[in-house]
Amino acid sequence: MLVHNADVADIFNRFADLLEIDGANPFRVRAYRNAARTIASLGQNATDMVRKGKDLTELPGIGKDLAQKIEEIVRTGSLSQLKELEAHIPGQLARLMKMPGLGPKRVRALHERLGISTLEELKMAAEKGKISQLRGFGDKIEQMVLEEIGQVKKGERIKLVVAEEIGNALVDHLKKVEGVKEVEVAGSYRRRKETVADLDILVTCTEDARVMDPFVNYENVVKVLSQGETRSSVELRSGIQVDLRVVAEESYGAALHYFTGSKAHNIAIRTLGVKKGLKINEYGVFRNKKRIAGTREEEVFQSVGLPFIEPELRENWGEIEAAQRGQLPKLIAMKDIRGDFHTHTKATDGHNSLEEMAEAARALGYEYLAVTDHSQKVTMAHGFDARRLAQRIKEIDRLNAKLKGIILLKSIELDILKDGSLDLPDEILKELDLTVCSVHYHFNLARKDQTERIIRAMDNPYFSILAHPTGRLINQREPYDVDMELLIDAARERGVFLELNAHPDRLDLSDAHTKMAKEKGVRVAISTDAHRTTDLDFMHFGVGQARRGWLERDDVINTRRWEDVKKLLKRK
DNA sequence: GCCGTTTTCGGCCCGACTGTTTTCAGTCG
Repeated sequence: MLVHNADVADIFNRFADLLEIDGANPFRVRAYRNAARTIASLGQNATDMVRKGKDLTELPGIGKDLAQKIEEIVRTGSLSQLKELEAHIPGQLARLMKMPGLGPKRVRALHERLGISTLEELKMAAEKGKISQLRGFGDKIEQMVLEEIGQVKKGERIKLVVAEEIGNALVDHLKKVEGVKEVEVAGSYRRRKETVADLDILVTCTEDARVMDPFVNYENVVKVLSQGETRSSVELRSGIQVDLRVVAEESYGAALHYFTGSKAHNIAIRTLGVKKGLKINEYGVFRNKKRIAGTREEEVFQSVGLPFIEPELRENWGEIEAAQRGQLPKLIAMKDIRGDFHTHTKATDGHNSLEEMAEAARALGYEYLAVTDHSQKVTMAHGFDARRLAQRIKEIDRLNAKLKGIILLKSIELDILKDGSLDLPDEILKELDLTVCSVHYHFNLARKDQTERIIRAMDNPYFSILAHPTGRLINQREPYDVDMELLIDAARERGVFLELNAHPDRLDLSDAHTKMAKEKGVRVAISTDAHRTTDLDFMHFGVGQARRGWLERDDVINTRRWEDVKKLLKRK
């Protein structure tokens, strides 16, 4: 049985929910939630780690007890203690906590005093007006239950590209408000997480500025969830929640740090503060009620003896320890990018010509562009056979003679067939500058077969870059089952590269796998998979993801001049 | 349940807003 990390995390979260309703020590509850987050964002499969005999207690927040529980879940697919707990607390109660306004205490009261354990029973009680009778409840909560019961939020996170569009429009709106100075979207958006749950916007303004009214009256607001002097929350038409915080200018840095998160990072920083006798909150850094810092974000880090930590690193994944050792990575930036290795034209499923793509790349300041139209296996996209590829090579030669300031590279996106062979013969591949190779069919092979298939493809001497290594589409298609650790090892042994696909629907490698590739010494190509000229702008999403994976300029091959990339592409 | 240069017990981040209250608990981020 293969237990996925998401399953382990789910069991821990359910256990934490029920413990909370049971009134357990809140820190114990937190330990389970922390563990769930750690496991969910792990680069490797927990099942594999157990099988390979790795010490799980080395993971942050995992001690002896939780390590044993993970092993039990991996072995049996379930957790006996969860079943025991469910014997006296109905598991369905956890779902009630998804209702706004209902937390563990109120859910417990509903269960103990009205015998409610399901959403259906909750609905019936609300309809009969029983809920508002309970001490600690009232009409508002009963009303909210009736309104929300049909639509318990799915809680789907939105893609970064959508958040960017919504956030930019809202920032423009707020910047027009009189007296407003700084407006910044913080939260997981600023950390460039691949999806975000909500938007956190931070504003500084003059004392007499009225920001909350224009915010809650923004044209796309469908619901005001709360409104106060310094904080308000709204829901937009798109379903996303936006929180606005207004802070004084002197608190801007502390607030920016606080609202950028992650929560785990903030807790770790504040704990460091406590050890130094400091209190850190969104208003500043305090020693004995005296405010000693907080105007700039750097000051927060300084106060606990650390250098500035880039937002993308703030996940408590080791960045604080790295900062303490003076070993923070110098993260790659957009300006380091010199080209794009994965793009398409209208010759297959793209929308622009070769020349238009080249011009667009040059306009971005790139030095080279690899146009990688599909190969014959992908019939849907009119993939190239050897004859058309030979024509394409000549066409590129002609264009390169004409083009100035940009080099078009001869390339193709090859299909990795079920048996691990590539779908065009070596005789034509040897004429190319590089290849990107990808899986488009047979997504549901067994883990071992999928892994071996891809490694076999890497054995081909003309294999250069493994494109979108897991095939996942965010919120749409799960990754195919593959042992990424083995793939990364295989890539290093063969001197090939992994793509970090920058398309915002893919962002494949994940942040954790990107970090793993770096730790194992495998270099990455950040590529957009552009199907039209404007898609070349996706590069910044890829760079964001690369930064989350701790990549520096030298870890990324398309930060190099083409002459230097060529040397790297030579197989060992 | 985790964790450790105030260590193996006793801590564990911090504040805003809401609803239900007469001073605060619960929820949320």
